[in-house]
Amino acid sequence: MSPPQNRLIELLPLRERNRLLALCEPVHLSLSEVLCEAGTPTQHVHFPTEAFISLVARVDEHPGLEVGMVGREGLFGAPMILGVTTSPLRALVQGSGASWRVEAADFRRELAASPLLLRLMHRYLYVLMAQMVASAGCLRFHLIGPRLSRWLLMSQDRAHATQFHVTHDFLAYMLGVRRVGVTQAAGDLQRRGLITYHRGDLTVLDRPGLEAAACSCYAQGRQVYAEHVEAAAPAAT
Amino acid sequence: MSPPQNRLIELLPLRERNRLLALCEPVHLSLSEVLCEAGTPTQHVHFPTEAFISLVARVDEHPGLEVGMVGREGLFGAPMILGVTTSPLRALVQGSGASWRVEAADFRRELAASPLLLRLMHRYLYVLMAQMVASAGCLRFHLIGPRLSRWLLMSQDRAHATQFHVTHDFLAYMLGVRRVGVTQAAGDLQRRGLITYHRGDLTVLDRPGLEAAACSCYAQGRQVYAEHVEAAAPAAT
DNA sequence: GGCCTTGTGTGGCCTGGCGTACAGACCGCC
DNA sequence: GGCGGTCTGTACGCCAGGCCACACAAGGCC
Repeated sequence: MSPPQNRLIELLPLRERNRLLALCEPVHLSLSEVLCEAGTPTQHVHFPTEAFISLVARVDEHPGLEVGMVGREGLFGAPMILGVTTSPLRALVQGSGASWRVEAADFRRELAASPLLLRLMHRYLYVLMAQMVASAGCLRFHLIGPRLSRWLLMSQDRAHATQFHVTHDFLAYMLGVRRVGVTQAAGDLQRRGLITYHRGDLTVLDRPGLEAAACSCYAQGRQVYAEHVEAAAPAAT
Repeated sequence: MSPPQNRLIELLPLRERNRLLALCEPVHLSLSEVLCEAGTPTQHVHFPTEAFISLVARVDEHPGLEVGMVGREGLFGAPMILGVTTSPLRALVQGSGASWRVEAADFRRELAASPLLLRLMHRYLYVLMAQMVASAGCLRFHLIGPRLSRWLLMSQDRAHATQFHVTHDFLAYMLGVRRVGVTQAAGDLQRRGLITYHRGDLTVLDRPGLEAAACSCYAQGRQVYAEHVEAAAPAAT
């Protein structure tokens, strides 16, 4: 049996996939590792298989604000697709685990050589842009509760587990709100029996319930991915 | 003397530029024209020369929220670069004037044939992504006043005039706030002698003052463009 | 001239979220 | 077993911006 895979890689036809995998190096990403600081160049692209990564924007002196999340459904280092080595975002490992890592130069070469890879990357980039746009709207119009629910669902999708480690403090950082606001919203979700948590260990109890509590952005995000990456993939194996 | 040009086209080397211009058709975009409704396919890419266009996200039942602006420094139809004909955004002509229009199929063909064009488009896409990310943060953390100032500056840059037509209602739509909020913020700017307006005709009186009143996102946006498009251009004529 | 539409200015009330501060609860470690 | 750090709950006042609703002025049109 093969190891857990990255969805984008799986979607490549066998030939391209093997060529790409030949460039990949397996690495382990650990919790809280910073893959990239905003504005500084990155040397690698990552195709997470177990790990997942938060993309965090920094504004003025504010601590942070998550605008995107990358797990085994995507890749980290989207600007590299566009030939840019720096990123305006901070990348923070939010779920530890395995990931494929590719050297920037190798990736760029392969991208130039394989139209199918470029096409897939373009598709994914579109999805990522849509995700960022959605984040902007979500930030502006949605309350903390629904936003928190959405975040938990997105994390759970990428963590492949009903339980993961996050403190209210960390959630506040991700959502760009006060810790107190998170405590209130999370307390509410807990009282409603949707989740339970204890000193940083959070467990999703009722996924459908959480989906109902989340804002529309969650479902929309999934749909965009399904439509533009899964459905439009260049016919996998 | 040549007609007003689009900056991206100008940045192409002569050979590629002429090939692209051969595909272009001059059109006039008029105020309030909707080039693209969110979710519906688009048949054209635009390189505005005088016109400029707002990219507006729609969230649930909320009227709208601008996440990007395209004038002669850019192109409308970014998803097309990624091979996607639909866009999650609504595109609204916010300043009327001339624009080059290219058929989607022609554009895609040219993109495949010209690595330099692709490279430039990639650069611009990066800038657009950065702009959207910045918008998200701006939305979250900045007050109406600075955001309004930023918007006016961005519009002025693209309108190439100190005067343009916008009502408070329209501004409220763009910024995703109430009309009343705009009236207050605009009244404040007027009292400070930075702008003046009357029944939809708004004039910028003191640009440096307005720049000082705007949030950091404005300067940052310009810098990202200069750094990643202007500076990195594949050597123009 | 009088009408109606459109754009601006003001008022009052409400609430979500912010800043801050503090207290309890739990865990690990010495 | 006690101490200190970490995580969570709760409470205070405050304010920007949300919801109205209304008043008024300036044009366009008949």
